[in-house]
Amino acid sequence: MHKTHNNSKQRKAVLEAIRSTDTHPSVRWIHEQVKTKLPGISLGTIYRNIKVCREEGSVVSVGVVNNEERFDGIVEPHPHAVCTKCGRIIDIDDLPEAENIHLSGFTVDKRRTVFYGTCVQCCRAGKNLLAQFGRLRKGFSHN
Amino acid sequence: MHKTHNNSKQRKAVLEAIRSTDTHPSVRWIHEQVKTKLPGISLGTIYRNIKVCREEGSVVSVGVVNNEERFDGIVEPHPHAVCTKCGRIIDIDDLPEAENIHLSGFTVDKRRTVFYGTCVQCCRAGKNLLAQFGRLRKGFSHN
DNA sequence: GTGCTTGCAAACGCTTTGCAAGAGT
DNA sequence: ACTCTTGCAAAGCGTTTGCAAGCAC
Repeated sequence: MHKTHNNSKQRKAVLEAIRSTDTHPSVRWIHEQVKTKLPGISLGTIYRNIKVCREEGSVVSVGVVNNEERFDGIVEPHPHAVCTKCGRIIDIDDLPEAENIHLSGFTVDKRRTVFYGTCVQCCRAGKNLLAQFGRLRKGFSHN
Repeated sequence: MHKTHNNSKQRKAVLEAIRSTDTHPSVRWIHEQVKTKLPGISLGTIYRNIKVCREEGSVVSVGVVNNEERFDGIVEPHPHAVCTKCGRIIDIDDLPEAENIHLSGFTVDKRRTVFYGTCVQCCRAGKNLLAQFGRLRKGFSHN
């Protein structure tokens, strides 16, 4: 049931790289970073290890910016600020209340709140059954 | 300066399709929907018209769910709920305060707030100059 | 005619995956 | 041995784009 993991040096390096920064890095950044320590590491290995880390809960995705998924080693949910010019993602730990904050110089254009969870239809349906089905690439049809 | 738009029937149909639903449709959905009225319309045209509509401000993106960008004809920012099982995106107009809401049956797992705007570095830099540069696909490097 | 728009198909870019070889226990 | 993991390369898939033809004014 519980998969035993080898905890290869590659996996450790990936997790370490993600935890070493607060820039919410992309796969490309992580790859470049890890390559300085393990020059031979391949992109596929980065992807696969990020996936494992996410399943383990040691890494979360903070969304897609400019076509690249961005990751965080701080897994506790917290607000972020995304610069629409350069793509920087900044942690916002002490959530300000006004719309027009200027947190450390960050000027807010718009604010988006997203709740993640389970909708009525999926709540009703058998959990495991629909869960698997719904996660299939082409399976779902958001109607 | 101000581009004159033809407002082709294709463009109208795309905008109409997006406005016809509250499901925050994907390109695929929009294409299928518009094809029932304009069977010959191509995917590229859907993409190009969505782009124009976004630049005009008549359509906004509400994010990427399961690899597909999702759009909204209601351009005023408002919170959304994303079902992690089936990918549904639901409008939340009356924002509840607690974490454990059960709005119309939607059970919240986690909540994410994202601010979009301009970071210090980009604020300092000349607006137009860096703005263009920063938006380039490969140009930026979120450090 | 001029400039915006379209359909088509090819290209792009990020991500995933099949496979045979390698590592860890 | 057995299982997990890796590097490589190819494939997948959503999205973008070059181009010649079409449309609207």
